[in-house]
Amino acid sequence: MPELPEVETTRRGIESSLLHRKIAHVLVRMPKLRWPVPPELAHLVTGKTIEQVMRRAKYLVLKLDGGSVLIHLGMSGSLRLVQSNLTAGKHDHVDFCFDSGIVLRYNDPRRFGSILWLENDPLKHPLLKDLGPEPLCDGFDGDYLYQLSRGRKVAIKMLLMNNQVVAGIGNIYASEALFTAGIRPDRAAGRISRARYLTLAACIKEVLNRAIAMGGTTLRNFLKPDGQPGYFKQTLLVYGRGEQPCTKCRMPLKQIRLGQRSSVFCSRCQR
DNA sequence: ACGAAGCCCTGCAAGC
DNA sequence: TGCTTGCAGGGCTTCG
Repeated sequence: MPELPEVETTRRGIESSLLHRKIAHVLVRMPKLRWPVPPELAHLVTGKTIEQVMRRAKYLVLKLDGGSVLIHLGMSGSLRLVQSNLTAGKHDHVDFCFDSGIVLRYNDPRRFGSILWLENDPLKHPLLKDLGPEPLCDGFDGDYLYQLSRGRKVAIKMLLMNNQVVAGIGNIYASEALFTAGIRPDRAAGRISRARYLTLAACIKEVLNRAIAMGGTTLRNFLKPDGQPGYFKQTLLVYGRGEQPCTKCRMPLKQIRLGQRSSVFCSRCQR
C-alpha cells in the first residue's frame, strides 16, 4: 500500500517526463473511485501544461495553469508511464495522454484511490489543509511529538498513523519505526518519555529515507512508474512477519489488532 | 476535542 | 474444481 516513500518514489519517477508537457487528452475508463472522477476533468485539463509535480502526505499534486489534479493512490493504486500504443489492462482506470506521446496511466484494483480537480490552492483544500507536518522536514522532531502526545491515551502507533499528527505514515512504516525505536505499538502515547520520542522521530526519518532510496515497498500491487517494483520489502523487520522470529532476539513476533489494523511487534525488544 | 467504529472495494487464501 | 468466507486496509465520515 502506497505510503509516503511509495508516493515520493512515484513523484520522482514521473516528474521529469511530465514537467512542461501538455495534456493532449484524458481517458476515464472507470470513474468510480473513492470519490467519482469529475465528469468535466478531461475538459478542464486538456491543453494545459504541467507546471509542477508535488507531493503532500500521500497525495500527488499535478499543478497546471489555473488548477491542480489531486491524485491519491489509496491502498492498491499505482501510476505508470507508458507509450500510447500500450493496450490498457485490468484496473487501468484513467489515462493522461501527453503531447510527447507518453501516457500517465492510473491503475487501482481496489479503487480506494482518488483523482480530483482543484481550482484553488491545493494546500487550502479540505483534504489537505489539516494535515500534520511532513515527517522528513525540520518541523517534525521528537519534541513536536512529545508535546502533542501529552495527555493522550491513544496507542502510539495510531498516533503515528494519524495524518493530522504527521503526514504520510501508514501501517508499514509506523510498525518499522516503532520496532527500530524499541517502543511497543500499543503503548499509550501520553506515557512515552521525551527522550524516547527523540529516538522515535529519528527512527521515522531514517526508515522513510531508506525506503525512498530503495524505491519503496512492493507488497502486491505497487509498481514504480517504470513498471519495476520497490525493494524495501526485503528489509522489513516486523511488518507482515507475525509469528516469525525477531531479527534481534529470535523470539517469535507478536501480532495484535490496533484500531482495526494488524500490528506486529516483539514483546521483548519493544517496551 | 478525542477516540472508536463504519464504509468504500477487489484479490487472495483457506475451508468445505 | 468451484463455491463461500474472511481478511487485508487508508482515510474520510459518523457516532458516542
